[in-house]
Amino acid sequence: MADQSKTRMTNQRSLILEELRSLKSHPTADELFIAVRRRLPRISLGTVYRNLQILSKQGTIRTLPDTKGQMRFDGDNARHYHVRCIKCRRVDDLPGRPVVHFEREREGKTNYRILGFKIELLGICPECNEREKPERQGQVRQ
Amino acid sequence: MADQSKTRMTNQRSLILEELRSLKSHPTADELFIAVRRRLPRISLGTVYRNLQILSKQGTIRTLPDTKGQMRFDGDNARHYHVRCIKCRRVDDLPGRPVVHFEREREGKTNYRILGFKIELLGICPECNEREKPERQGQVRQ
DNA sequence: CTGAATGCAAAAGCTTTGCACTAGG
DNA sequence: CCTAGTGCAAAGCTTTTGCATTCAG
Repeated sequence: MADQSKTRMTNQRSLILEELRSLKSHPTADELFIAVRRRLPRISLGTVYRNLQILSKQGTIRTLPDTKGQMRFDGDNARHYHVRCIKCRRVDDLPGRPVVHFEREREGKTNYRILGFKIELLGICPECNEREKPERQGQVRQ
Repeated sequence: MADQSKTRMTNQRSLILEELRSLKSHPTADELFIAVRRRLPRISLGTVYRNLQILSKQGTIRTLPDTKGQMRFDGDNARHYHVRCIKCRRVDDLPGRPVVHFEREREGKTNYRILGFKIELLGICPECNEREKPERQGQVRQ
C-alpha cells in the first residue's frame, strides 16, 4: 500500500485531503468539491475525482458505496465502523469498535476465499429523527 | 410492506422477477435486462428499471449497492447474508446465518436511532481465485 | 526541465422520465 | 373501459477522459 511513487502533493490534493478529513459526514465527491471550492474557487470537479481516485488507490483514504449508487469518501484509513442514516444517507463513524463474533465454520460453506468482512449499523440520524417524530418504528433488515 | 395497490402483474414484470430469482449472482439491472431479453426480445431497459423499482418498493425484492456505484438486485427478500467478490464484484448468498454478537452498549454512544445492522463477507469467488493463483493474500479491511 | 496534475469541456456509464400506445383487471 | 405499464428516445446524474497548459520536485 501507499504507492507514493511519482506522486506530487499539489495544493489541490492537500486541500481535498484536509477538507475530507475535517468533514465527518463521509461526503460525496460533489459535496467535497463544494467545500474545497470555498478555499480554491478555480478547482474543477474533475480534479476532485482524479485526486479521490489516486488517494484511494494509495490507501490514504477509503471509499464507501452510497445506498443510491453514488460514492462516498472517508478520510480516515484506520479500521473503524460506520452508522448510516437511511433517510438522508449520511454516514458517521461509530465510536469504539463493535465486538463481532463470527461463526467461523460458516466460511467453510462458501467456496469463496474469505478475506474479511464489513459491518455497519443502520439507523436514523439525530437531524432526520427530529424532522419526523411520529413515524412507524420498523426494524431494518439485511 | 407489500403495497400491491393498483399494481398489475404484467408479463414483463413476472419474467423479470422469475429471472431475478433464478440468477444467483445478484445481477445489475443491465445483466437482468440481457437475461430477460432472451425470452422477451422487445423488452426495454427502462421497463426493467421501472419494475425493479416497483418490486423493491413493494418489498418483493431487495437492492444492494455495488462497490462501484451500480445497483444490484436480490430476488430473495428473506433475511440472509452475502459474500462479495472484490474482483468481479459478484455477490452470492451466504448459506446459513452468521452469528453476530454486537456489543449493544456501543449503540448508546451514537446519537442515531439504531434500527439494525448490515454485515457481509468479502472475498474472492472461485472463478476469480482460479484466474489469478499467484497473488498476495492481503487482509481486506473495513 | 520533465512529466504529473490541472481546468475545461466533452463523453461515457447508469438510471430516470416524458409521451403516445398497449394491455391487465 | 380505465389507467398502470410498455417501448422508445431523450434527459439527468455521477464519474471518467482528452487535451493544452501549469507547476511540483
